[in-house]
Amino acid sequence: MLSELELEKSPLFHDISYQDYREILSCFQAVQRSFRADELIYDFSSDAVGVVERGQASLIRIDEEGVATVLEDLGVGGVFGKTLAFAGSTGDSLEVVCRHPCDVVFIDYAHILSRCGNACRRHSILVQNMLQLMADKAQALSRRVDVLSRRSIREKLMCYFRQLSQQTGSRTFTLPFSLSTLADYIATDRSAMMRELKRLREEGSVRSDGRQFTIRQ
Amino acid sequence: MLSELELEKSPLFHDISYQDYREILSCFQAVQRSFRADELIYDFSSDAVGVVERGQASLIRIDEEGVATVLEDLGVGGVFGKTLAFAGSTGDSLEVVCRHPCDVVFIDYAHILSRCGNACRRHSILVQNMLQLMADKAQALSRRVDVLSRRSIREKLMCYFRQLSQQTGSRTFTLPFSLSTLADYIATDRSAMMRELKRLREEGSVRSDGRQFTIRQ
DNA sequence: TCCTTTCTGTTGCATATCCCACATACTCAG
DNA sequence: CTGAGTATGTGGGATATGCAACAGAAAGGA
Repeated sequence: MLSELELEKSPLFHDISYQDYREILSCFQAVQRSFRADELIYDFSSDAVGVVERGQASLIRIDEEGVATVLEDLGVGGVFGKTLAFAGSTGDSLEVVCRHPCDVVFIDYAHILSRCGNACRRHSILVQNMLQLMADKAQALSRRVDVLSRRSIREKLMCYFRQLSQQTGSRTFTLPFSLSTLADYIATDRSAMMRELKRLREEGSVRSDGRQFTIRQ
Repeated sequence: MLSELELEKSPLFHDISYQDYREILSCFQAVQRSFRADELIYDFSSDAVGVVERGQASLIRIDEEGVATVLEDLGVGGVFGKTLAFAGSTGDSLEVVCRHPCDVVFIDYAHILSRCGNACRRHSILVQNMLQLMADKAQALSRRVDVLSRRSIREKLMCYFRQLSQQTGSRTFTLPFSLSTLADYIATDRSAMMRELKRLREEGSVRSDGRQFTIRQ
């Protein structure tokens, strides 16, 4: 259960009073839980939708050989759930794991979609907040597709850098994760990416110091 | 304007009476238009959200050199809009073009999100339908990311095939587009993909006849 | 503090992938 | 039917990418 202060910052319960918030939790049979780093948050076995209210988590895929790949980075406002991601198209399994200590709200997907008999105002606002979160998610996924659909490592990197640059509104920005994870994110070999990064630096397309990058132009 | 019969099949106006539908169109200042093949549907200059009610369209990216890439395939129920896709992260432009004759509804995004003063029931249902469509979209994008995040052409192909197989519930299925477009979809060179396809056929992993494929196992 | 683990940076080598080029088959409009 | 345009199928040669392996730097826990 969130405190009144935390509620203010909640993306899912935005614009909802503390009293309504508590009633929603019971009406929707919503569950709120906290997690520590590396804990398993969700294994795609239930129909619940999860929303990250605080902290950071990652959606990862584990293939038959046990190799893990980061599919999504879930920050505050990140949503996940069986109905939102591919229903395990292959033999490999999906997991949401905690990176930094998390608060997560779980709501049964059917409850959100089914029209509430008492047509409560709360329901309507919650659905709208949910819609906003879904729109954000679709946007994030679209950006990812944009990057991944590039043909070379160089193009993928530059595409991603330009996205970050645009998001921060500055030619200088900081990666949200490590370089190793970046290689995962753009789905390439880490060493090959490092090589390409060096070339980009040498020819002056980017400057970098640790995780801080500056792109030219 | 849809006929009563067409309305039944509409994903956005699902469960909405014909009278409500007409009132919504005016209340939300929604616009409905029809398009012929190859016509430009949307150029991402307005804040409207579009929903494909009938026909088929494609979201394409055109880079600086004028090379077009299919980013998304929009069938019935497909949603698109500036607020849903990357806001032109790079210098290249985005377009939604008509493939097969289309009916499209445009609604201003702000109208959907802003809480209607009269708190009409219509509004609430529309938002819920929109939420469903957004969930579908996120799922489609997730599938695409799943494919694109594979490291080799072979893996991308098999991943995509397994998805189709699972969607149709059969080991035999038909590609929704041409092999050339498939190469685009999985973001690889067409000739390289053909070569890999040949190998997969030779070793018996897949059988194919035209656009119809059957995967083993 | 030390110790363990992860991240960063780099290289040689094998090869999967890209790019170009060509030939045939197919589709559709006139 | 005929031609234009597009899709399919194949191959050779160049190279970008993946893989394995290593070492130092940085981070985090005991």
